[in-house]
Amino acid sequence: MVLTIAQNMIKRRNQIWTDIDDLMAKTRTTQPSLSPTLADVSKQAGVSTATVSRCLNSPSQVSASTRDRVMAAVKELGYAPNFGAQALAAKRTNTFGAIVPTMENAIFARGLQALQEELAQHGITLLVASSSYDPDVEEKQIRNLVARGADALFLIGHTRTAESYEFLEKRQIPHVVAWVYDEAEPRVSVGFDNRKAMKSLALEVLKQGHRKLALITAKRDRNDRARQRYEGAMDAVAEFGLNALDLDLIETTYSIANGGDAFERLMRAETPPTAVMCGNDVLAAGALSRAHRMGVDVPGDVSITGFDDIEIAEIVTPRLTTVHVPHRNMGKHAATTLIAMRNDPSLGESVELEATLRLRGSLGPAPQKTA
Amino acid sequence: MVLTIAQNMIKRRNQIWTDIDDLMAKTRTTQPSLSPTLADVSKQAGVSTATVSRCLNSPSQVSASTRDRVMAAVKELGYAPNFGAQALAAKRTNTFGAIVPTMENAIFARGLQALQEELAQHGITLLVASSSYDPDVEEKQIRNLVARGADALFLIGHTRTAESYEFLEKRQIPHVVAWVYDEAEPRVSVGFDNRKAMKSLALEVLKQGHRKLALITAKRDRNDRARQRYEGAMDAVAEFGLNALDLDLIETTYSIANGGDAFERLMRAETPPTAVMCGNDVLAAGALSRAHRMGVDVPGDVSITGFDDIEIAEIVTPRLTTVHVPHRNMGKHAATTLIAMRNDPSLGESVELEATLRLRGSLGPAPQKTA
DNA sequence: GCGTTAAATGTAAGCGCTTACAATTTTTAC
DNA sequence: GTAAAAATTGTAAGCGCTTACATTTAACGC
Repeated sequence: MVLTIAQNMIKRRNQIWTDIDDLMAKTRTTQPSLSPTLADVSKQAGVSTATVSRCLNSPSQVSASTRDRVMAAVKELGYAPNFGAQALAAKRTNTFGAIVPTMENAIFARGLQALQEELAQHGITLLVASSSYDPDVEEKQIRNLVARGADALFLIGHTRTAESYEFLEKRQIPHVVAWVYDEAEPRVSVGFDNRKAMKSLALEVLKQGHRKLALITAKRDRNDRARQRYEGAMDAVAEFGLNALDLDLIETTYSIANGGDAFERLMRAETPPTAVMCGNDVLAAGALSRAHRMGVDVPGDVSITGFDDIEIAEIVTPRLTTVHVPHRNMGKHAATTLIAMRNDPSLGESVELEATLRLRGSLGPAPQKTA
Repeated sequence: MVLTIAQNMIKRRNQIWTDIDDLMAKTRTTQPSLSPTLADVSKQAGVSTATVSRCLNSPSQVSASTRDRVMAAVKELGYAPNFGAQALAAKRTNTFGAIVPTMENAIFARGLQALQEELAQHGITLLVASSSYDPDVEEKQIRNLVARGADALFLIGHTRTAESYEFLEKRQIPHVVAWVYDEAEPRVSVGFDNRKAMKSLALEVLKQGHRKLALITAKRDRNDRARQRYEGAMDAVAEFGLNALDLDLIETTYSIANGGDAFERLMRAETPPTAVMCGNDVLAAGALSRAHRMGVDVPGDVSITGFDDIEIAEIVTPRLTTVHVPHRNMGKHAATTLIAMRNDPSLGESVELEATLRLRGSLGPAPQKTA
């Protein structure tokens, strides 16, 4: 009995509040609210907030007449749902995240583009962040994207902090690792065999008669692609019966200028290499441009190779011999894999794609010894 | 009297719920929650959620001892605040948004980088989206970023849909427009005078004796930078007493390939130009590379100029004569302006920065007529 | 007409956080 | 010692949305 009274009181209390709300709403109506909410729309359309929500998310559940009324109100008020509130209430965001080492050059641009296009087809928004090749920054970005509601993540390479992996595990965030494929790694990846690709490129160089090689690579400790590419080059060198001493090595950060500097250092050595292989096209473009400035002929005096086959490779002179990596394919496969994993985490499966050689003008036969 | 009973009932009801919550919490504790919440942390540390929140947001208000306890709990549970909830409750996000026409090439990369670095100094995160040079896409992206809580926006150029502007106005979103500066426009902008810059470049070309010019430009209807650059070229042409017929015009989309195609078309004409000016460096790089492939000498047979001075301009052969735009400066100024505007919308003020000529190898004297 | 089922709508709890306000504890001044 | 002021904590009301559940309305079969 008392309970009933109490319940009535609760109802009454709500009633009072509603009245006050109405009053305030009327006051407010004079100047429409800056960010209209569902409640504003529902008032305008004369329905409940639930109906408005349904109109927007599953229109089929709403009768045509009310739907029209609601949509009109939405348009008139310029309503746009608040993403945070939506995520909070629905516990899903239809947002994936991607973290790439850099956005300053085009290395990952095409892959991201393809990823994004594919996700967009499924109504998923992609949030992109960059780590500057720094695992600690990447860890922060991972947390950031997850806090922002990323349902799944697209990452580059296997090398990251233990904390990053712990976090992903703990939160059970579906993720794929792209740009690498390594059977030994249990993690789901969509990529290619960097080692194998670099090996076949190096073999090609060796076949041209080069015996004194150099490799300009990125810092290998934080970058497994660079590591694997280095190993691939070593594999080829070994296969030709040469040893590590026949391969000069410079570690630097990816950039045009650094590629140029490293190249110049190599060429000023006592016995300069006849072929300079670069860890990616950006370094190679830098090397090539420096060669011009130094008056060194490519490929007459020295051959230069790159890796990635980004646009730049085709516009430099001579065009760059490089390894074409399946940018768009990786993005696309990653998208489908991530979508599958979001729906059922066990569905993730690694795919190996092919990287193929692109033999172009920057690689030529080794010059005759004229010592 | 009844009121009192009712109130008691309400209290009691809440009490019961709390008990149930406790029970469930205890059950849950066996396997730590996937995404720990403030409540989890507060339980662990034996304080209220308010205290935890204060620990994280204004540590000075909390005694050192409890702070340590709370921080320990945070670490142990791997707590990370839910961004959406935070934004919802605090009504601010410390997030700005940027929408650029493209991320496929480096045109906006350095500007964004500078913007981001500057914002980071102030604890602000930057969300970046791209519009593919499509105003409708841009409008969607604007709404999207605002829904995600962007407190302020960084945009490129003045040309966008009326709806976009209405939306920005209605929501009173602070925003700056970069890459352009035009006194006539009331909107806050941080950029340079595209028209003036292109005019001075064109004058330089004309001074070299070129009288038959061509311009490869982006679609001008949706791109005010392209429009202004075109007008700048026309200004110069007029100043030399020439007319529009002396300036071949091709409109295309920014890309290496398109630049090449347009160039080829121009050169195959009956009276090909002796200088091809390009709306940006990407088009110019494409033109240059196509020139090589066609066996056309640059600058012997034809001069080529670009605009933007992105990295690519320095590594092609010959190096590209172009207009250096103040990428990093625009990003930096935009950041400070946006921050100021967030705090007080009236504080926004346009700044004009200088774009400067970079005369390099791709521009040479007009070839002697040998007709 | 009526009971039954299906379709449409409303009610209200709760997502994870911040913050005004209230309550408590500690410090300070005398 | 005590009262007053200051520092520290707790309480609880929302922020704008979704959705289970309850309620109302429409459609159907006979």
